[in-house]
Amino acid sequence: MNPDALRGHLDALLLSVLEWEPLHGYAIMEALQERSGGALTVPTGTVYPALRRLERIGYLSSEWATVGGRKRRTYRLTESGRKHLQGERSAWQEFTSVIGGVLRPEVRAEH
Amino acid sequence: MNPDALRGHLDALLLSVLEWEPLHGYAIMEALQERSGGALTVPTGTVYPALRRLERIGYLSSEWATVGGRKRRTYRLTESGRKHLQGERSAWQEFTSVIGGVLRPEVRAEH
DNA sequence: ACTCTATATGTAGACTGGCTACATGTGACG
DNA sequence: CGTCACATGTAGCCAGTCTACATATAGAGT
Repeated sequence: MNPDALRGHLDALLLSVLEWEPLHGYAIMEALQERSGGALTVPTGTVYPALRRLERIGYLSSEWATVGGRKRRTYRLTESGRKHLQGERSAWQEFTSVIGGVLRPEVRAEH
Repeated sequence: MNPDALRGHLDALLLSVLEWEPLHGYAIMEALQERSGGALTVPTGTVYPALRRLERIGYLSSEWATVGGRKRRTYRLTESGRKHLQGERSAWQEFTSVIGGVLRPEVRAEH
């Protein structure tokens, strides 16, 4: 998929993946891959900075854990993030409806 | 609407508006505004460079006309552009299906 | 006359967010 | 030992959109 198209929708994807369970960065990348049926491969250089940004804003909180000798930073959705996810979802609805409406091949009415 | 979200979809919008009739830049802006129900206000600094880019690629061709003392550069879809529009349309379908699939609030199965 | 609005096209430069490429380290398996 | 999967992170690039500006005509209103 055209990587450009992701612009402005990545935050929503990340928050959405974290809606039901806290996950660490690597697991988030896997979850995106899996939940998109393999269509979405978001590189580390995209995910990690984005997670930090979302934490800075206050939509996520994180804590370190060590599992099997490996360090993980696990992110969880804050209340503020949960609210924002709702907003992102309705923004997505509006976005697809607007663009889709313009894009839809219109059958010209006879006149 | 978040202007960032337009990224990577503007070409499709422009080609789509030109599908059935050639239009000049200003009319294209109006058409986008109207066909989106007022949600889309694409500024001149976005539209004009984009049209030139699409012409350079070969998806559009243009010619000058003078109507009522005003000069217009009218753009029309080329065959190549028409084909590309098909591709953009299916790309849009896939895009919305992939992102929408990840974004959709999933009701967790009991287990 | 003058002003304002709509019509019409265009460019320079800033901004920004996702991507490429790289750096670093552990554990497991052969 | 080498290689792969796991795991996190940053510097700098890049392309496309936006802001702000420049220019010009026509028509309506005062």
